[in-house]
Amino acid sequence: MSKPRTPKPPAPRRPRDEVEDERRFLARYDAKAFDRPSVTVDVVLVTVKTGGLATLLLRRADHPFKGRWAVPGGFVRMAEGLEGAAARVLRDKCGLTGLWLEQLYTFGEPKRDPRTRVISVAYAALVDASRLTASGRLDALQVARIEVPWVGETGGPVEVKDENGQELPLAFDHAVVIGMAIKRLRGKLDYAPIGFQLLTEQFTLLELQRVHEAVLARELNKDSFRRRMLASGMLEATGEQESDVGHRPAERYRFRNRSAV
Amino acid sequence: MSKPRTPKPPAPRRPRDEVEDERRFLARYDAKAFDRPSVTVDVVLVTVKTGGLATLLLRRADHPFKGRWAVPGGFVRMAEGLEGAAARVLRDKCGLTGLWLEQLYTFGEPKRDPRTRVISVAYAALVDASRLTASGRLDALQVARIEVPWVGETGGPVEVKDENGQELPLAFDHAVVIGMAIKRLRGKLDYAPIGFQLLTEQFTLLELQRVHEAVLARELNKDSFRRRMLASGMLEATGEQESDVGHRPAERYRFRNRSAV
DNA sequence: AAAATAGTGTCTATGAGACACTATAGT
DNA sequence: ACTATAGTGTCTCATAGACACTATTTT
Repeated sequence: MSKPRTPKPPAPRRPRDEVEDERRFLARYDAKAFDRPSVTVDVVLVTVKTGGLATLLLRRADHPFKGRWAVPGGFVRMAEGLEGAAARVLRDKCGLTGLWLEQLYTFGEPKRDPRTRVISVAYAALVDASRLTASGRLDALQVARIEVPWVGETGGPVEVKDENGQELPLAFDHAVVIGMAIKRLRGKLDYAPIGFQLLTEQFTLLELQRVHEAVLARELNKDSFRRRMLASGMLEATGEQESDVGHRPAERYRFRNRSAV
Repeated sequence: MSKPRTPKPPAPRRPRDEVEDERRFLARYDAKAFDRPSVTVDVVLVTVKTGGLATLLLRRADHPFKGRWAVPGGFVRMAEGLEGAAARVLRDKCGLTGLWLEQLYTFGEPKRDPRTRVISVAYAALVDASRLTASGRLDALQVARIEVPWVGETGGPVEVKDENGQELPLAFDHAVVIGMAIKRLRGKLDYAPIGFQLLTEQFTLLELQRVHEAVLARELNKDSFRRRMLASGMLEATGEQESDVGHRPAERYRFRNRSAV
């Protein structure tokens, strides 16, 4: 998907003088001739925390929006791809690698950044909560609870709150960016194997259901969820069971085909 | 969706000296300090032509990819939004206004344009064939038939052919860009009212079905399609009928709520 | 009358939700 | 024994596809 395949032109369509002509053109091309916007990537890192959705925020140390909270992001370097830039941001700012990344949307209103024209390509990433709580620098990092004021896939800005229920002021248009991540997540959940990204390798069906419920913000039918998941063929029983649970232990499952994501 | 709403910070969070501090910072900010990529918009204009999908292409008059076919596009200007840039491209290069536009995906591989780093935000637009055939400059414009070598929503590059079945060589990664448009179109067709965009204001149910079949590249069940469309509440009977059709004339319908798109 | 599509009614297969029931751990 | 959840079986309801049939226009 992120590897554009430009088909080689058939030989009669690209005679040698045409290629040479293009080479000369490119040698004269002045890349600085026009004003151009800055391009950033922003990564909405979503996790499930105490039954609800949460996202990783950084407190901005610098202007603009100094002191407000922002999704991790950074400028796209000239030699890296967009998804590569998103992966770098995730690695450098959050210490996370190997996460599933999906491009969400590109935000480019002229005034969304007061410095200059900034166009931001937003990505969503999913991670299970256990990998997230381990990271340090907790003063400037915050795993904030997401409150979604709309139902289904309506879309729109969301609010984020800290563990005390205090609303965190967001920088830029990040309330909309995070909202877009939620909308897309809800839309893909039914037909794409993404719930697993929010859990550790092994999980019970009820844990998976709770994750789906957290994403969709509504209760699901147990029987139907069970049947759908097992019938999908994406799950594989491990033979292991829960223990110390105070009731009949559930079997643990794993996702059959992580490569097919 | 394209209007990021940055919530106003509560008063105690933005004291006057902080605002003043930020003002001074912005005054010193040098927007030229870093190398930055160029940003373009590309618009995949899709229509239905003789039972299949087609898209508007321009023959490139200049390098790079001189002589090859490209989707209409252009550089994003500093003061315009992304969707605004796409609408401008559509107006200036194709003479079309008021079309439904949806952001598709942003392509940003470092080498996709040989001139310099170009990041391209791709949009899809839909138009009924009657509005498209009217435009002039037919030597450099081509409404090319799209051939989709994959089924369903697999995704991937497509091929485009002229009316003689001759393959048209595409510039840049536009085979992938057009493929992305088809994939999204197929995905949205079931639950979004987009089939109407490809038809004139009034249409029969069979015409609408043929459009859906062209997009999905598979036959649909007549009875089921009828029921679904009428039950959706999106259609409104006009009371008018076809004429000169050699069989029982069908009632014409119109889309009830164009504003809700 | 023939041809061709419009439009309606009904049967069936499928999948989700609802519900009842049994199973099995910890306390 | 009690509690809580795991897991199974069955019924119902909604929807899509299949099919049969009638309706209405032009040729």
